[in-house]
Amino acid sequence: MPVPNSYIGQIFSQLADLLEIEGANQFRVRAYRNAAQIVSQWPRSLAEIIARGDELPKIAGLGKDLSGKVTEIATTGNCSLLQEIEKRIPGQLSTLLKIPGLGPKRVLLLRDCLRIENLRDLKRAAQEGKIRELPGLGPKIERVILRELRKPQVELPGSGEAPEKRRMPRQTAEQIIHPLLHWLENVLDVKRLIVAGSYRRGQETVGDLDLLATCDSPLSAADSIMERFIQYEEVASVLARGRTKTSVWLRSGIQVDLRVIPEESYGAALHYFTGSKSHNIAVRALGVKKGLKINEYGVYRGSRRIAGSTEEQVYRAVGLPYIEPELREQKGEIEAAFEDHLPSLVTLQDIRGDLHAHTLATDGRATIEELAEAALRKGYQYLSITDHTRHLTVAKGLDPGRLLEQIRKIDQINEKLGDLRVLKSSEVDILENGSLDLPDEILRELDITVCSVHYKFNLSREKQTERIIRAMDNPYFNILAHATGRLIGRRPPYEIDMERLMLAARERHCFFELNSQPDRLDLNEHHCRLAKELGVKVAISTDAHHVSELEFMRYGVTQARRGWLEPENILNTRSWPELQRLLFSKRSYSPLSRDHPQNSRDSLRKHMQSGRHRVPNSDS
DNA sequence: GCCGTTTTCGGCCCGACTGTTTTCAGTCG
Repeated sequence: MPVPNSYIGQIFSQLADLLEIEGANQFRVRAYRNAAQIVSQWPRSLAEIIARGDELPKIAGLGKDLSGKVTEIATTGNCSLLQEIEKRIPGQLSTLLKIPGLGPKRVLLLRDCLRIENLRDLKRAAQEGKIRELPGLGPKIERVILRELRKPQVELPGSGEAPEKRRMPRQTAEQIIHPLLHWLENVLDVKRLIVAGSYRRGQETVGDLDLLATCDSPLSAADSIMERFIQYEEVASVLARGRTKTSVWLRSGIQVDLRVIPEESYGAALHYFTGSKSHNIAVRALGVKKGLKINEYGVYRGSRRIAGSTEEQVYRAVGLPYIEPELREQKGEIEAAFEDHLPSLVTLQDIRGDLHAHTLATDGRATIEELAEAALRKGYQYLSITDHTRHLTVAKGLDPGRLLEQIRKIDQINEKLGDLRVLKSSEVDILENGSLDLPDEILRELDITVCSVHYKFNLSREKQTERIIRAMDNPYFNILAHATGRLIGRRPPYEIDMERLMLAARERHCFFELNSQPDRLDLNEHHCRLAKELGVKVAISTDAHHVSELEFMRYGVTQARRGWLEPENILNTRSWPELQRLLFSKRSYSPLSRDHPQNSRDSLRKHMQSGRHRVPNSDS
């Protein structure tokens, strides 16, 4: 089993922490931290590439030395540099960095003066009042340490593991942010109020919220908005209170930072507080090369401010076109901007229909008509009704007979609807042996199929991948739904070889779904980029179980944008005739298809007449 | 340790806030 990229990333992150504590060159530390992020998020398994004997791809940020360490970790599971450093300082020292207020200097001080090597030692020293006696530290930091160590996620047995910072789905964050924005609106002299940070970049989960307010210079409204902010009833504690920046902790467990900036600095501030940090560093470095200084107040040549009221101005100052927030992760967007190869990202307006929705017939809470009317109101051209199949008994999955009834009903609805076409479809279970949960005779009656894994998540990577590829061999398999099965924060993805699956899908004219449910967002952004690179088209679908969930499309579109996807890469940006042509390429590809002359069109009738199902009234 | 729109060495983003100080180091984003 090759080591996952995340494991290599963790070692780099650990190296960065320990080197920083040792007082190593800060740029060397940054290189390791940067590499940790790059490697963890790299869409393909680096260990597999090495195991195959292939060359590692050229990755910006991984030079000769770090590439060598990737190879070492991938082949041996260990890193000699880490072992060497751990002879000098204990590895667990890095866990102390997770305590707010403790950075490398103080951690080293704690070790040198009090022999503190882990969280347990730290707790004992704090309880005995020894921390406050150290130079530069005092009773306040001691209280913070004890408070943090009382939190269950920090106090870990053996104190060896880093605590996970809590992150929430965007939908949850929206429920927190909207009332807060409402509370802050209408403060006199506040011109604009906007959520920046990772939320604006469209990250799938939100760890903290960055609010930006502008007012006329010189910060006429700063005091009143800060005061209003800390009076918000959901504020549990005020972490920092300054003239231009205030941070609070909300009862919901999320940190919110509010920055107040002069209106003229809006663009520079929005750019700065949108991040990401590494993107900002790269943009500022470009500025430095041009003799410019870029901060949240503007772009400066010497002491003269030359730009900053819009983000476009900031980018123009360093010779770049505007870069969309979702791309600002320092993952090639600046290089693409230089080469004029930035993607024209898909937007909500590009979407022509939804290809995954459930009704009352199974586990949905809406009728076909209700969903269809809502889709029509959204201006869609088509909507797929994709109820579950019989294997998913907990969702009252449809057997062939009930599905045929639904097909007839959809035909009747389509006669009445006019501009919207309801597609006859199904979310077909992929069984353990890779077969589909409906006979081909039924599947061929559908306009489109969405196929998914709902059980046996714990198969080996090899078996799970084989299972899905076998399913794709079926001539009626169109879209692989929620490919990894993850539920954000609740269930990890099951093991699959995503690249192999995508290559198999391409060969078989199949597609991948980007499921827009806010706790799924499955594919993730890296999978989206991989799909684009491999030429596999993606359907952005809501998997709606209620009319209101058709609105989840926006989460899917945001995720797709983070994955650099353009309208061309998306299945449901196409009109129904265009989509039909793409689907037809699958059936005409397959030797088992009814569209091949040797396959009789009336085999459905034969199947139904075998006695297991009622025969439909007519060929639908 | 990385990298080249000053290219193989020399530079690498920038400011706010806190706590412990009495002018600033450390931390954070």
